[in-house]
Amino acid sequence: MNYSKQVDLKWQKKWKEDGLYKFDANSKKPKFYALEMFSYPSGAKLHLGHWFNFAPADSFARFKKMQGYNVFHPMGFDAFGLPAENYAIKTGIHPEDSTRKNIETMKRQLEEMGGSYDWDYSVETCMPNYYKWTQWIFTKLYEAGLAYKKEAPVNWCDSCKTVLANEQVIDCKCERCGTVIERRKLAQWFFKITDYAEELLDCLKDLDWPESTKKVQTNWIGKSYGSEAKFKIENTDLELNIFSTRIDTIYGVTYMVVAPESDIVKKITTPEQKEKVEKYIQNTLKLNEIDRLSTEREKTGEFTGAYAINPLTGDRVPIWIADYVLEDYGTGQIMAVPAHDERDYEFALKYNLPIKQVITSKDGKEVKLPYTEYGVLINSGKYDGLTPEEAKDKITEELEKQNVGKKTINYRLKDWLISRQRYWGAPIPIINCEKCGAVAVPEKDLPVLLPYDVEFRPDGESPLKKSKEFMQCKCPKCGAPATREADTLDTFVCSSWYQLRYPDAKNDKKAFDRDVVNKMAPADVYVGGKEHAAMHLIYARFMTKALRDLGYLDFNEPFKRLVHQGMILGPDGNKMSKSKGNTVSPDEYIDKYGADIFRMYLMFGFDYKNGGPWDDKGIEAMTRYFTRIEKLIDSIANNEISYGEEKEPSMEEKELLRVKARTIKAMSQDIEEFQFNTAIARHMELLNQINEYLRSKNINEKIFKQVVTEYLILLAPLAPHFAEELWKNFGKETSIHKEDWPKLNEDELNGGTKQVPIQINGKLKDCISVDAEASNEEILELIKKSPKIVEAYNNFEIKKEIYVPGKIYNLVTGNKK
RNA sequence: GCAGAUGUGGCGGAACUGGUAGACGCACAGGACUUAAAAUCCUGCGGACGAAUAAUCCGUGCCGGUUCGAUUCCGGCCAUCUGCACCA
Repeated sequence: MNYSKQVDLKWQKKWKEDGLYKFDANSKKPKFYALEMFSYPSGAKLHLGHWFNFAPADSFARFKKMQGYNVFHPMGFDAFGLPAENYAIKTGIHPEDSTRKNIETMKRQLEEMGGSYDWDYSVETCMPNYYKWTQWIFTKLYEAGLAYKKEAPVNWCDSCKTVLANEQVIDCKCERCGTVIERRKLAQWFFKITDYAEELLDCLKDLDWPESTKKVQTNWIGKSYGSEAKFKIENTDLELNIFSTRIDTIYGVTYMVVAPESDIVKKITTPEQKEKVEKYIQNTLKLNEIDRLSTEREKTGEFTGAYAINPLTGDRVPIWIADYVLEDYGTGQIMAVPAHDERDYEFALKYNLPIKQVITSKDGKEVKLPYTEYGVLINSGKYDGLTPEEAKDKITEELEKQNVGKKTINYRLKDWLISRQRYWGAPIPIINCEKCGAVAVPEKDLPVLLPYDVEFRPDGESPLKKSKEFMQCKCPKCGAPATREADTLDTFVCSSWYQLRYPDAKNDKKAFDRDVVNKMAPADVYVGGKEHAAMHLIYARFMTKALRDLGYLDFNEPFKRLVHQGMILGPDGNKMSKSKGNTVSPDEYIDKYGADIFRMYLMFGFDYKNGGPWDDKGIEAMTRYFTRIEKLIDSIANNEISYGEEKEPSMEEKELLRVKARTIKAMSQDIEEFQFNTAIARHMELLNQINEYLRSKNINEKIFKQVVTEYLILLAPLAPHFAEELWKNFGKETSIHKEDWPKLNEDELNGGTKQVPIQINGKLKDCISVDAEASNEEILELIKKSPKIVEAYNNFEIKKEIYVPGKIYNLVTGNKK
């Protein structure tokens, strides 16, 4: 075989010289923005997962280009983040140095893959020319009230004296030293994503995204309808404001629960209970994470000594604190109805609290408590006999009338915590002034550069705090000495807007030009792993909407269509990981076989959307396929085929053209759907048909060469270097990648022969081959002549006859005659 | 616990809105070429009973239903994987 990595290199060089993949922003063709989730340069090299994501997606982009679109296909690097910092702590190599180096390597590898990227439109999020604009976006959100600061718990490892990211906490323990982590409260920055909860939910229905991913986002946002109700606290002018989705059970309230962290606890606790309550709160804060993670754990709580008054019944019920009530969901306060809630029931049993049933089954039968179904109300005064659905409305109306409650909607979605007590990230562009408070760094002073020379090893403080030079500054408002914010931004902030930067990646005056981004974005297709279903994809959607509302964009969603590739597992069926020792490196395969055989094998051997365990047996098969193609082209180039005289297309030619047309149709559909395995299968079938045709006596040169031409073009997006090489050998002088995708000829599709299956009682009995142009009547006539059918007609009563014209025939027989 | 996904030959995997189950390929077996091997080409290849390239039956995780016809639709299970996990 002649194809090898050398062929790849030759064409990569030529394409670069010719600027084949330069994007023409002024093209008149319709735009197509093909985007892949950019990679994180943590490891030194592209791994198999990158290849599986990028190579087929690149083939898709090439396919779109051949279909006549002006394809915009950029690539960049999500370069800030924890792994580089951890690597630095371990090895002493500065994150900036290792990241730079990794990016260079990965860029080279992406070129070796044959990626059709235009590197003039690349972004690297750790570069000042990028993070300047990440910071600028932060300041805009801050000015608009969408960024704010509040106290929030962080994961604290008391042994390492450092704050840990969630990824560094494994089983509630520090990843490095195994110490059980604690929760500590720090003032931290948030984005007000909850303002967009409703829109984020509502727009999902219009997106061409996998339903499962939409579902993940729907659950993540977690909208629920319910009511709030105020319970006065006895002997004070305070009240509890509870949220419930089952306000219909308000007559069954026997106690109240408040989240232990709530501020109100201190105000209501009676002196006799104070000691116990405080101890409980201490314990909660300490063991919070481990204990709360487990739903199995027995519920605990403590009585505050205070009582609340049920606004409808006037009942006096005790107020407890318990960690099964979460501070940040709903109002952090609940009315407990043990008869109709499993958690309340368990708690009531443990602490001997009364249980009052207010719902029973519709058929009046006794029910087992806790009864959480929708039956009918009892023991509820004038609401007895109503269904919970009716009672919810009526009771909420009553609460509203008395001004002690209302209908509300609650979301599980929490505001996005963006502060990180880390070095390797974009500094939060805030200056803290004693007089003016938190002041955003003005645009003219951006970027706030991340200092290179900083001690980033963990010792309990944000690394930037240790740089006096960095910290000391003047307040932009009043000029007084002030200090900088020492935290950096969550890397998800950097990756929430990169797709907007690509089209205008070199702009040093703005994050992006409004007209340019409105023309190019949103991305028409976005390809990446489904592990980003909740976080990244929701953050990017939020950012698009926020920037739209600030007047910088005219569209609502960043990614029109979303495709998730599957995951390639280790040969043992487990997720690849260095610790398991089951990783597979693509490099040796590329060196041995060349990029195209590897690309084609990845696409052919796995279902793109599912992935599967790695197995390289099929690579040899792909090599065989390449050899067969080369042989065909060589035999033409060497004039080894003797052609017959020109005449009307024979049956063989019609059949060849039909298979070719079917291949065009199927491959177009399959690549559009990212079903590369079947697209390649169809391509192989066409070669089988071409070889079959070559065995016939009279080869029609014109038809044959036309079919081979189209056959090669169909290969071009899938195996770009190989197809280019064959194209040259086939005698063509311009690049195959400038060719148009073959057009489907319906007449050809309907030529040749087709099979019509014949069934009796739904079971296949015969199959006849008919001229594809035959009329339905003619086909039916042929069917009726089939021996099986004749036999059935002679021997059985005929109950029914089903004929789907040109597709299938089914005869339903009755008794024997 | 809740939600979602998946389950088809020895293997990877096909099958459009219900219409020839197993495309394409791997592995395997037989044959051709060769002194021989490799490579290549041809043929076969779900299972059962057959000498059979005859006929029949069974077969898409399991049980049942709808239909002339079900991998596909419906109901109920089982298994595996992935999210979320006390969300009031």
